[in-house]
Amino acid sequence: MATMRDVAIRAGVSIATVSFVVNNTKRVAPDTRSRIIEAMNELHYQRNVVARALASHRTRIIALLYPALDHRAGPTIMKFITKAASVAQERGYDFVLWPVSNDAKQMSHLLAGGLVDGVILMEVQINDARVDKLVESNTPFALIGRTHDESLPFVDIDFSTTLEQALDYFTELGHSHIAFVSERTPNSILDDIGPLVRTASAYRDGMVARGLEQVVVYCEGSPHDGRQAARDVLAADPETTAVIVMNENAAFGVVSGFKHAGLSVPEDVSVLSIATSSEMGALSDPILSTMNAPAAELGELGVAALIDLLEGTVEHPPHVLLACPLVLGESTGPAPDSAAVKRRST
Amino acid sequence: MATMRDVAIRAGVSIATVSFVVNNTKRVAPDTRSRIIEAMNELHYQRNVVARALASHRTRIIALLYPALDHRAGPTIMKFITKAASVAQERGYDFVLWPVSNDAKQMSHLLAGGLVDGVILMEVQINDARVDKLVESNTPFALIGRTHDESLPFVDIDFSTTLEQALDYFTELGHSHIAFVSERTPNSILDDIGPLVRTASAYRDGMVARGLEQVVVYCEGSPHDGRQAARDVLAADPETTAVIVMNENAAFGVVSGFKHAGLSVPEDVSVLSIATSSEMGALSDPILSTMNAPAAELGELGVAALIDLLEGTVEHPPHVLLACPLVLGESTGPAPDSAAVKRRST
DNA sequence: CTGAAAGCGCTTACAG
DNA sequence: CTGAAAGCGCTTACAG
Repeated sequence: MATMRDVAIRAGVSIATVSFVVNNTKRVAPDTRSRIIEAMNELHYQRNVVARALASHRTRIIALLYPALDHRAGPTIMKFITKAASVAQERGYDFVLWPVSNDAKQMSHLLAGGLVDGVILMEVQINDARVDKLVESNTPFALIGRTHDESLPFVDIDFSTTLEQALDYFTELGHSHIAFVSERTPNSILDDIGPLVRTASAYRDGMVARGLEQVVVYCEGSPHDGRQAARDVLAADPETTAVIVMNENAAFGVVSGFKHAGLSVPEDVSVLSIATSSEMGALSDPILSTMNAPAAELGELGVAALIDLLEGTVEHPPHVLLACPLVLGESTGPAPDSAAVKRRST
Repeated sequence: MATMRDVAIRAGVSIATVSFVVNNTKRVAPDTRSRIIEAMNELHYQRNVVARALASHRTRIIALLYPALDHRAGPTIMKFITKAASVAQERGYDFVLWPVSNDAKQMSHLLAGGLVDGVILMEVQINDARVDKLVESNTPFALIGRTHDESLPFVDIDFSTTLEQALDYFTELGHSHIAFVSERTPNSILDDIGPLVRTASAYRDGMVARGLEQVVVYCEGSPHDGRQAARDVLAADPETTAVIVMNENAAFGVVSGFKHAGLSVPEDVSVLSIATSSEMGALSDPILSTMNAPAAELGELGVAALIDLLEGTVEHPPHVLLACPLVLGESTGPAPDSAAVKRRST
């Protein structure tokens, strides 16, 4: 590997001057510059990013702390990553994913090394030890999601509005028995998963505001448990005609569960999966109507926020909320005739 | 941030000695060592990995070139990543994912910087420009998948055996009309996607060996196209009773397609999705029988191979093939009565 | 068992 | 517009 020194010698200049043209950081006489560029090409010079990082106190790498260990995956997160990576690249940063568990300790180890200039945190919890560590260690970061402290900069899904729009959609179609199926919060005392807490409370508020009766069923986030959830919904209210599901895996089971109970979707019951993607919805039969997480937008805004922070060009750290747009599939439709629904319960 | 120099001063030793205890790289007198450790704790010393990398010519980082830009995701790859990361950590390496397109040029840029000691490449194609670049640039690497040059070290799924076992499974259940649905190779001239090429040819060979008639249908890798594939299968052979699907997304559509054609799964037609995961299979109704990609094993072996290579402890670079174990779901069963099947075609 | 010193390949005031 | 030089925080022969 040729070094800057090799280039300097070949071009007959100092390494400082080479550095100036490599980084485009100072005015250099045109012919000097072209001699240097020629030398660089001849030697296939590539700057050593490690040395640059050490000298400049910046690595120009940002990391997404990637909770792969929780086995979250799917098209939604891929879109997020894709967009985040391309935005980072446009702004001159490398973007890496760091597969870590949601564990503050492991994270600290990684950050301490000075390998990255800043991090993007996702799956943020309402009380999140990682965020505390980040603040305390003075590491620049951007949050996809919010903690209880909403004064920190964040970019998040607007779960309240999303759920409100789901309710609007169903009530306008004539539904009045609308159930809510959500992934159970792992720790019922702490209620730490923001998206679950926020959607559930938006559902409750929205139903109260509409004078409708609430039916909330919690289940694990798997298709198998979704099937049980469908049975639970029918047990709680046999006249249910619409279900909002807050877990893309459970949604599949909810549809199956209704079918196995002898109901058809959407003729007897409509199912709407929220905070997911059309790609996931398409795996179901009937294809699910979905409210899609704005993954690309979150990726773009998150990376932009972090880089703004790093470069000190930020005026107001962002507090952005984006709702999930509704994309119709085959799993929702008008409320069935109420007499027929009543008959169901007998 | 405290540096090694700070620690050395506080402990009253040279920075060389501090380095020896930090890296456990040389014998140090017990009380000197404990003085140093105490100083490190008091100062919350964390080694600067960038400086270490520059001085030692090793970053102790390995990267997975992650084709996120192709929007591949899913539980399979998550398991791969999880296992790979933990194996790397056990052996003292950091493991990062580098979201890149399948593009040799972008890859070179990343490698040239000297940020990683070696890389793991996945979604390897039969003719893969990235592999050529890697060889040419002398970058240590491990392959998940194979190129045409099987003398390079690799870890891959044994597609031939997997398909052979799928055929065995079906013939033992009494099926004789077994179709194969595969994702189309994007470039039909080059036929560059190893898994698709290898499974297809194993299917052909296996059917010939059994004296059975081949039905091969290609489609895009989406549920929608899978539905069409089901129709195509029935058009090609109305007496089909079993289908092997080589694309986990299309498999959902194949099931739907049969159902929409008035056939039930598995009573009329069995569907087996290969090179996927049970988690994906569980999203379907009926739950798919699957042959599961050995993701964790691939992750473990791939990382181990790379680190062995980096540390020069390798005897024989690996050439490992692992078959996909069969996990029964609800979508396969014995061949239906042949008279009934015949009636179907009229 | 410990230390002085060179060196990794850059960046960046500073001087000219 | 260009260069000499210090410095980033480590590692690693080498000497003692």
